[in-house]
This record gives sequence, C-alpha cells and structure tokens, in this order.
Amino acid sequence: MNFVRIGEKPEISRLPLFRDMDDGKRERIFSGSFLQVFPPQLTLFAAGQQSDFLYVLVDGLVELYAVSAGRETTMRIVEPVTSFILAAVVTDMPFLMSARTLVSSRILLVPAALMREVIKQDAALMQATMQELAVGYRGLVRALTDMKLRQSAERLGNYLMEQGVRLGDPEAFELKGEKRVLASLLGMTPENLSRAFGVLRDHGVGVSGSRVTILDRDRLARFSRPDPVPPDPI
Amino acid sequence: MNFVRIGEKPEISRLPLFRDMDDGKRERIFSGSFLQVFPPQLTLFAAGQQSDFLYVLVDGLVELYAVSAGRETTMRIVEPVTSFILAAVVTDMPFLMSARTLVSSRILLVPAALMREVIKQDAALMQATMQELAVGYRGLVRALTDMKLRQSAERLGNYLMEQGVRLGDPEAFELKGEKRVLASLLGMTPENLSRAFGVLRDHGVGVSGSRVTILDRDRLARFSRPDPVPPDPI
DNA sequence: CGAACCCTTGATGGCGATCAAACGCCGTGG
DNA sequence: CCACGGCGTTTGATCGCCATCAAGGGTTCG
Repeated sequence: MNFVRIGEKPEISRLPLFRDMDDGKRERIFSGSFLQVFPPQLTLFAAGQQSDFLYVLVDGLVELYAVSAGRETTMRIVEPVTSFILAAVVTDMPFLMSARTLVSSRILLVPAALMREVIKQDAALMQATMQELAVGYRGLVRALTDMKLRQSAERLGNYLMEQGVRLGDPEAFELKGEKRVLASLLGMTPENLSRAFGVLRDHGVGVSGSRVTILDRDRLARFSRPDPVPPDPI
Repeated sequence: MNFVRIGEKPEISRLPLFRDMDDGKRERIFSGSFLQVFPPQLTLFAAGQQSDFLYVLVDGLVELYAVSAGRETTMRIVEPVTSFILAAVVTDMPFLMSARTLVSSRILLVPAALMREVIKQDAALMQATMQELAVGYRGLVRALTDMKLRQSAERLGNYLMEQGVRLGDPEAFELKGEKRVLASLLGMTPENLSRAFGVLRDHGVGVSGSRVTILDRDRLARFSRPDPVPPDPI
C-alpha cells in the first residue's frame, strides 16, 4: 500500500509537527506522501545526498549516523512516531547524516519540496517546524556538552535516567536497539559500554540483556551528575 | 545611549534573521530593544535562567559556554554581527548555556516576549528564524561528529581551514579570542592545543601568536580529513 | 621594571580504544 | 529435540591519546 491509510493518520496527525496546522493542508501533505515498509538493516539515505524527503517513522526503529575520517558514529536512535532529518529538508541542503533501519520499519515519505511549499503557506506548520528545530537544537547542545564534559559511564548513567522517564517507567525499561548501537550513540566502543554497565552496577543500576532496572535513582544521579536544567518536553 | 541608533540599524537590518521582514515590524522590534555596552569578562547570563532577551552582538566578542559536572566548556565563539541564544527564546525555556564577553562589546537586547510576539505576526521573520535554527542545528551535528570521530589535532586543522574561508582569506588570518578559549571550544586543554599546533607545523600550518598562515592547504586537508559535505553558508 | 597571566614545553597518569578470546543467545538444520 | 554455527556481548590485556601536574618562556600592563 502506497498512500497513507486512514488507520495511520491519527498517530501522524497527532505529532507536534502536524498537529496544529490546517486540516486541508495536512491532507494535501498526506496525499502527496507515501508510506513504505523497509526491511531491517536497509540504508534509507546517505550523507551527501540531496534531501528529497522528510521522513516520519511510523513503526520500527531507525538509526541516524554520521561518517567522518573513515569511521562512523550513531547520532540518534529514532523511535516511532517521530519525524527526522527536518533540518536538511528546511534548508534544502545535502544530508549530513545517513540513515538505516534497525528493524523492519514503516516510514512515511513526504516529498521535501512539498513540505517546504506547505510550510510557506501554513503559519501553524511553520511555527511547529520552528519549534521542532529549536528543541532539536537544544538537544544537540546537551549532547555536545555531554560528550565534552562527562566520561563514558556518566554518559550512560544519564542516558538511562532519561530513557526511563521518556519511556514511561523510570524504574525499569528495555533498551532500544543493539548495545553496539547504543555504545556508538554514547561515543564509546561496545567493550567499554559493557564495562560502563559494570561500573553502574555499583551505583544502583541492574542490567540483564536489554532489560534495565534502576534500583537506586538517587545513587545513580549522584554518580552521573545530571544536568541541572531538565530536558525539554518532546 | 539606550536605543538603537540610526547608525547601527543597517548592519543589524542586514542580518538574515531580520533582513526580509516587514519594515514596520522590524521598527517595532528595534524600538522595543536597547543597545548596551558591556565591559570584557562580564557574564551576560547564566544557564538555567529564564531567557528574557534575544541577544545580537553588534561589536566585540562573546563566548557561549556550558557547565556540567563542575567543569565548563566553550560551545561557541560569537563574532559580530550575529544573534545568539535564539533557540532558548523561541522555546521560552531556560538557557542551556551561559555567556560572557571576551572583550568590550556592544550588544542589542531584544525582549524575548516581543521577539516571540512579532515572530507570530510576521511570516518572513518566522521563516528566517526557522532557517537560522535549521542551519544552527546542522552546525551542531557537525560539531558533535567532529568531537566523536576526530582527534584533537584534526579538529584544529578543520577549524583553521573553515575559519580561513569564513574570515575571507583562506591563507592567513587572526584567531579570535585567547587560545585557551579556542582550546575549550575544540574540546581540549590549552596544553594540548599548543601541541596540536606543533603537529600541524608538519602539515602546512604556520602560527605566530594569534596569526595563522596556511602554507599548504592540500597537505592540511589530507591530514585533517575535512567533511565531504561543505559547510552551510550563514 | 616587575608582576601577572598566558602560552609553551616536558613528565606522568588515566580513560578509553584496540586486540584477543571466551561466553551466551538464537536460529538453522540434521 | 538436539547439535552446530554465527553473531553480539562480555571479560581480559595492552596501547595510545589526551588530561593533569610541573616548570620555564614571553608578553602586556601597571
């Protein structure tokens, strides 16, 4: 099935990006877009390419990664339902990141030209785009200071605390994706992620497979020194 | 003098952020803002504070830095004429970064509430804000991959090549700010910045004080492995 | 002229990368 | 149903980049 089915619309329409815009305009975007299913480990696009689509992950899991100096690093693990690669679409510049599916994924592809056109016509969509970029900007500011000022086990500790909150249960949750990908996201090797989990065992964290349990939140916070300014909501 | 003088207007009006908007609306912003001179080494605001103003550096030099785990790191060196801390203003969230003047600086302070209000009224301003945030987002993506994938001397090499282009003469230019600040921006200690310059001497870079000369651009590029995707224009 | 302060240079130490190997999980095929 | 094989993860040993500690220039400003 190529076009957006009635069943997918509500969850996509509920996204902050599309929520407040004019219904007719939203319909225009949806009818010009198409929904596609991709198998695991498929490259969706590569850095350097023209940004022909805005992507919305409806179901599955996607990794955004960057390549430099011959090596690569995970920049973001995209969980549904979320749009990604918005900045490239808005600026009409080549991608800085590449993307691959981590598991079989359903993805909405919105033609970038269409997106840019409707943004110009619909103030609510433009405002939402602006907000999304601003929040993303702040997320990257955090990620960069994290990388520059904290060491690996602290980064992991903070990530776990944030994931707990984000996923609904601060005490226990499942890691998304393989640990090797998480390691790359946190700027370390799989070996050192393993050791970092070992360190956190002494600071209130239990792990078994991809199941994480935070046994002593205060203890973990003391170790990880979380940011005094709490994370922005979506 | 508190308000925007006629002499300052052209260069501020020429900023991409304010360039395309309605003249009357721009006037409204200017008349509600004020220009102020700050001495060197003065803290303009601190992370965690409410974002009451959008800042526009008209003249001087400003450092944006973040604090975490008791240490601090430079996030950006702001050169005139540029606005900064836009994302905090747009989201109406607390600052994630602190700011201090590095030298005596003339700064335009635009009340954040006014800015947000006029953004809602003027589509061109909103579009420019969106663009600025998108470009800033991409700049941070680059900075983060740089930090994750390159080692210190390579980061310096790339920084020097980009600064050369940005400042108008790719062959020779002056570093902005003290080297200790540059070191922090590049995620290293002053000692290691010194050593990194030492390494680059063998790869086509000459330094004397804050004067940088790029003697062999190809050689430097081979060493620094610059990003295949060229930097976005402002 | 001297005293900060910044930058540089040298010596040492620690965090994390790399190399290497064993373990455990899971899917496949006998 | 079990044996096998592959891959991700873990654990251990070593190496290298960068931080830290320490001391010696150089420059600027009082």
